[in-house]
Amino acid sequence: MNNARFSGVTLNDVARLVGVHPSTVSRALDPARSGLVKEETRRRVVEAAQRLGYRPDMIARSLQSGRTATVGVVVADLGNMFVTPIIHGIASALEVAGIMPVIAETQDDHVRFSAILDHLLSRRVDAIVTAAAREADQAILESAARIVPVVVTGRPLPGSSLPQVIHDDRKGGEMVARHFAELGHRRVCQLRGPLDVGNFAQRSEGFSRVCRELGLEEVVLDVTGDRPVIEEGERLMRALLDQVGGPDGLPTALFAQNDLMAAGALEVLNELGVAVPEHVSLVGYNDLPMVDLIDPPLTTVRYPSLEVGKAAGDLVVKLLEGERAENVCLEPVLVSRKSTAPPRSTQ
Amino acid sequence: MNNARFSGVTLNDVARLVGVHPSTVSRALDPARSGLVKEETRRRVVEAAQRLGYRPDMIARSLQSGRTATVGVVVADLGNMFVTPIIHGIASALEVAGIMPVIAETQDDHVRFSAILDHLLSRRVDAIVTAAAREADQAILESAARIVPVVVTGRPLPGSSLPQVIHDDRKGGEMVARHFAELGHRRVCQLRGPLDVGNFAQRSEGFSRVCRELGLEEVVLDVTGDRPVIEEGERLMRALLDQVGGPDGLPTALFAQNDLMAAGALEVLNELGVAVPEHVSLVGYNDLPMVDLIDPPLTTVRYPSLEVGKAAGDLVVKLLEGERAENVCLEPVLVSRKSTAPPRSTQ
DNA sequence: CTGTTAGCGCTTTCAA
DNA sequence: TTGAAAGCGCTAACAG
Repeated sequence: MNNARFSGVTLNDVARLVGVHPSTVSRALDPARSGLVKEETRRRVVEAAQRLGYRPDMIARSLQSGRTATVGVVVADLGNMFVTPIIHGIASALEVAGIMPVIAETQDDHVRFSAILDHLLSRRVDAIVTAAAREADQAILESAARIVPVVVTGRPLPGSSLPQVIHDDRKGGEMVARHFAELGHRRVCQLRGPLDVGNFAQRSEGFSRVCRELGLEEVVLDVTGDRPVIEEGERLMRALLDQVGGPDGLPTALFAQNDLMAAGALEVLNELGVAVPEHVSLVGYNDLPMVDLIDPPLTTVRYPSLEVGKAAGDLVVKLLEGERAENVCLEPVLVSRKSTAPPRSTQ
Repeated sequence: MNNARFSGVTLNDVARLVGVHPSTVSRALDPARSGLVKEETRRRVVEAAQRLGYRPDMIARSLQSGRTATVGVVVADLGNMFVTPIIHGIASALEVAGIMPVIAETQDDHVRFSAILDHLLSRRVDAIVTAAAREADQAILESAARIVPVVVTGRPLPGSSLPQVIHDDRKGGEMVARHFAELGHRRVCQLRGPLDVGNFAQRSEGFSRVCRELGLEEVVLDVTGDRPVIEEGERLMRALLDQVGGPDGLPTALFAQNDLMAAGALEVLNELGVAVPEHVSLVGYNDLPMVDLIDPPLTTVRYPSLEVGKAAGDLVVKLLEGERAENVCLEPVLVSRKSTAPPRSTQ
């Protein structure tokens, strides 16, 4: 009477047609239990179901079983090309288990994040994967984790004991600093992303540590990017130029903490006619598609997003099957292209 | 006894604590019906709910109401940078209505597509948005549409009467041909994507029609791309070089039907030392982020994916609210950059 | 091998 | 203003 269930064929309808009890139909149609049913009945049931166009109602099944075969996937910003492959990886790992991702976007807002977690739990997702965690979100994530498994991926959450599938950002930062040192650079600088996002904090740390170790002078730009996007790269680049008094005061090598910010920085440099890599070397992070085609082809650190996503998805599936969680940390790879070269003084 | 409902606070628990009947709690907590409840009871209920950490079970609610507040979003390939903004747009439009997208990937496989539709209907999504439609999928989509609203977006489905939110690919193709003609090109060629995907078929049509109209010679490459990706662009470019007997036989202008294929073509051309745009002009389609940074900055047609997605999401919401569907068709814009120039003969 | 019964958590009549 | 009862579609436990 209330809602119009359009395709409204239920177990009862099938049962009536075949002349058996609904639970017999339920058994006959469930591969795991169809053995309990006489072969002939099973056949008749299957046939009737087919004929009526019966489609199981997973909502009803979920209510009964407590499982929805859905996993909440929380990302900060779907527009960020870095998260797409993560989602892709998660989705493909979930798919083999018959699980579908339900997606939500925090927009990097803590309050929204909290509302999203609540909403997802309300929907009774079987687990949550988040690639949106910032430092401040740790508590709400851990509290959600008391209800369903929560897997942290993409952005590390250093202090937390939640299962994590990430990438060694610290080592990535170190590699960049070493790369600069090997090319002969002595005065370098980072264009940093928001430091309450684990990736950027760790890249910073790794980079700075190696600078100290190898005696490189790190010019510290006191502003950091609010969001890891092209525009922020431009803004930081301009800020740096201000701080050092123009192109000639620039360090000889710049580490933009992601490719988008590197692209922004590059635009500003192009605009001012500052040659890359002749005047300054520039390195990005992530190895987004097509950064090998920009001019100059960007030296960057490859972030294996797809693999990270897949591993996160696999981990969730395991967790749901009751197996133990084992954190995963994938290795960065420095991809050396044409945007880095020896410093201008030695040329 | 069966499943462990971890956060297991139900309406009953709240009711018991307050000392009222569950249906009273239900009413008190539903803003739409809380007027039916004495203010004081309402307050006590809300307080108790809060204290117990009550969270409504949307699954149970869905079973009862027939609505899940989810929409199935079907895409061909999450790895394709072109679909991401569409999903983004859809998600943000759905969000204001409290609806969450459930995502599935066809991998451009008709059988998978069919299985996905079935699965989504099983989950009782309130509607389906597809950005994955190929010609062959029309029938199954229309049959799904007899059960829930189905909106076609991203990839047009020309023959269908389903509501569509798309972009004028035909006009986009025409614009490219005109652009070539205006620059003085007389001999041109398309690197085409799969023609059973509406976008590519229509771009082809538009382009060829204008060529005929303006008397341009269109070299027809008989192979088309299987998928709109970089590698296929490379393959088609090589095939074309074969067909015309090397770089010197090349038309003076090439229309790769998307940016990724353009990037692939460009790689082959670079490899052979064929200068763009001096020897051949090259145009892509979509205006992906960063194509303005490649060398040379790519002339392309802007596809407003985000807006398309948003419009599709808005349309779904309207449909679910019982309003009428109005198709949407957004306009292409030619973005002229450095990869196109007058033909080599006239320089 | 199959039917019966109960119930997942909620909303929705209908009464009181 | 609140309570009682029924039921959304399915599965699980227990009989038979």
